[in-house]
Amino acid sequence: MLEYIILGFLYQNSLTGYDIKKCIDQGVGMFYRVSYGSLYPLLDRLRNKELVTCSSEIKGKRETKKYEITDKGQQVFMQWLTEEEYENSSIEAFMARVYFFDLLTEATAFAIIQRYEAKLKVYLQELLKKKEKYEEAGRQRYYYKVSTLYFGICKIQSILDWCSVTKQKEDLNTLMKVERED
Amino acid sequence: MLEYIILGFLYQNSLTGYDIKKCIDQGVGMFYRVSYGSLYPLLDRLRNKELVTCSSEIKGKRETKKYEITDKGQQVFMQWLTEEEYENSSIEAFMARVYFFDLLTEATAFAIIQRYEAKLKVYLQELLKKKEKYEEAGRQRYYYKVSTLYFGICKIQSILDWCSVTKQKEDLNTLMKVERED
DNA sequence: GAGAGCATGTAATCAGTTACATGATTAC
DNA sequence: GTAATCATGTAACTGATTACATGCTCTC
Repeated sequence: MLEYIILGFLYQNSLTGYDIKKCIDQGVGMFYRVSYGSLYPLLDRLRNKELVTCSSEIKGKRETKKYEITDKGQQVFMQWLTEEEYENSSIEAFMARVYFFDLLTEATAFAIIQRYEAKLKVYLQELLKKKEKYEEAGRQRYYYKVSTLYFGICKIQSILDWCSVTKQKEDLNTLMKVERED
Repeated sequence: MLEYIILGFLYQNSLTGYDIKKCIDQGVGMFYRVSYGSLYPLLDRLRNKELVTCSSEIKGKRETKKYEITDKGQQVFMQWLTEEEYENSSIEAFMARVYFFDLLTEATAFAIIQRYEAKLKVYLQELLKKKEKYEEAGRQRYYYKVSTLYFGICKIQSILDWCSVTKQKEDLNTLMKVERED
């Protein structure tokens, strides 16, 4: 996962390890975190797989390493970005992919979001069924247990809203709730 | 994390490892998953720490092991459940805790949710600032990058809605969007 | 000259998965 | 009799964190 995100940031610019961490923190930090302890070994692995190259630059007394994506790396990244059977797709993993969708054609991005939306709708139905079961049983004693279920349902619904707006490249502000008092 | 969740399910009933997995899958499966490969070693560890005891029962030819929480285990669980400085609190971790809030007094549950809400509001303000920056820059080229930011904001807003409803033990159905056509 | 930020890395550890391995019991 | 489910576990591996270790460069 992180390997692909690194490739994604290298897709547009050559960066140092340090830069990459900053990009990840600021760009997809909501969905993924990295520590240097995992980043640098990962960069070595990417180099061994020939998905990136590395060139040392000496600025004054300090050596910095700039990483550049290779053609093979670009292919691997694009493959991941458009993969139909992207299985371990938690919403976080999905959003980390969407972050790079500006690199795709509109049609491709649309299709991927649509596929994800379809899967979510199935899942939402399951949750709604589960919720009904709980309500039948009329379990007032389990208020918080039920509330976590409601949370799950709301979450899916809000992702679905996001999908429908983003898919059409509508004005994202329609997602915001205006009537918010705090 | 999983250790506490296991203790939570044992808090009310003695269970086998197999049962615990079912409870986790069905109860907090939205937030956490377990495999047997992590569950059984974890149960051993809990036993070493004397947070659970284990008794073998022989049903016919099959040996089953029932796990029971100890007093110490109950204390450790309750400590976790009410901990003020619960740092690694992703929303998933938080919700996994809320799942067990029926074990708390209303006042305690209220206070914990309120604290979480306060933190989220600060975070939301940060995200809104970041969003404004993007808009100032008027980056139409980065539609999807911005859309993931909107997603983050919507997510936080929907958690805040959940907090305000749940905190007051209001009817959870008010969280549902009625005007939903699909 | 001090502190923030730039820059790279290792070692120990932790938390978890996947695949393997086995076999009993129940419901149809 | 067979398939689903009950039931427990190990071994190899993966992916990541935390703490440690070092030292330069820029800005005030």
